[in-house]
Amino acid sequence: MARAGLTTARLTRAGAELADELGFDHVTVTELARRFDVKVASLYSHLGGSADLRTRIALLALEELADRVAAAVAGRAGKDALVAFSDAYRDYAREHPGRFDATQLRLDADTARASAGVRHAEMMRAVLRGYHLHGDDQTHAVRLIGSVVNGYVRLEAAGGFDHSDPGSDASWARVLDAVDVALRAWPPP
Amino acid sequence: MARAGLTTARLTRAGAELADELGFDHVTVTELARRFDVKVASLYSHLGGSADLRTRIALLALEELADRVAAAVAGRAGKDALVAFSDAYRDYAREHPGRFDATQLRLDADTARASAGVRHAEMMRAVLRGYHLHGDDQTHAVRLIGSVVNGYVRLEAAGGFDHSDPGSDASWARVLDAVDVALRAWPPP
DNA sequence: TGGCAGTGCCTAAGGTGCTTAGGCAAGCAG
DNA sequence: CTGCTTGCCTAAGCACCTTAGGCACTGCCA
Repeated sequence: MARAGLTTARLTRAGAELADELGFDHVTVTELARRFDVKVASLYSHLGGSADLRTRIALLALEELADRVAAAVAGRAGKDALVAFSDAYRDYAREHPGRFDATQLRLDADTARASAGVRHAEMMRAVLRGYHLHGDDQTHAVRLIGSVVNGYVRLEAAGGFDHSDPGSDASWARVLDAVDVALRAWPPP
Repeated sequence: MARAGLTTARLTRAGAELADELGFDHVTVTELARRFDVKVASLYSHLGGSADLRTRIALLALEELADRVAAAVAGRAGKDALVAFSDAYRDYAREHPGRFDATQLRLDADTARASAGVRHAEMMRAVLRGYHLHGDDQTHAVRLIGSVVNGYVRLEAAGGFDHSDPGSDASWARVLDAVDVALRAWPPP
């Protein structure tokens, strides 16, 4: 029987596509095997199993997202950088809902440390350079931005802003305006 | 054989406890049946199945959370109300991680409309009374608060702020300070 | 170019969980 | 006390996950 040419990388990429099509929690080794027209057990030479597949998809998505964000914030500062950063996030989530969902997968400490999550944190700090926040304040601000962007994008993806006026695009712009104000007028303790 | 006294309400409550103990996505009708020392099929007279159980837990959690938030914001205004509202959210999430996770379950439109989610939205608008925001601005602000609170609480629950200084409590206070600033200095379009 | 080693994919089998159909008996109503 | 409702059961079938062990294709070396 002809070999299907399975590799860990190809399976991971196909898994990511599956996630975008069906939703991250409908990604299953069974469905993946179907796509490659191969028996399920065959995947186990390339993947550690279902959980392994999911974390590989998560790591892939984190890389992709970090690349996009890096490209977006390059050469920008201040509010310009904040908006570019946030838009990159939101756009990725809308283009790749399954992959974005994957980025929220809880990774164990070691895996997280070796992941592109680290780059995400660095880039957020880079965005804050234009706001002249330092020390603990910078960390607090990083957490604010992370919360707003993740929170907004998730609520939007969950359909929370559908069917109500004004549209989500308008709110997104105004929310980022508000965050910009908060960062510029960062309150003392 | 003695009857076990199953009811939809008891099963839902037990399911919520299961969620807090094992995590919302480890809630299974099989485990629930074990807890009641009953065969799985017996649950099907009281529950529509696994998905039904989950949405019942979600609805229960939304109610509980709305009750708490209502009690917290009663008689408060302005930043005081903002902090009380947000703390109620965060405290609930920390006491009942599984239930909180359940509140993020995507409900279909009809179910959502009949759920306590509606009360949540009303209370958020009530909090904003002290900030004198109206019309679209109020909606934008509701979305900002929703994003920050949900986002922060989720990231915290996912362990995102563990093992790094300063501690999460400090950031939480400063993030709410920043939101307060943004709401008071709400930027014009 | 032929043989052989390694490896790629397979069959087989066992586990958990979800769901439906149909049966028996416990406990209440007349 | 009889009969009926209904609460829980057995049985059976489906989907997915995982491990163990086997056959044959591919590519390397003689």
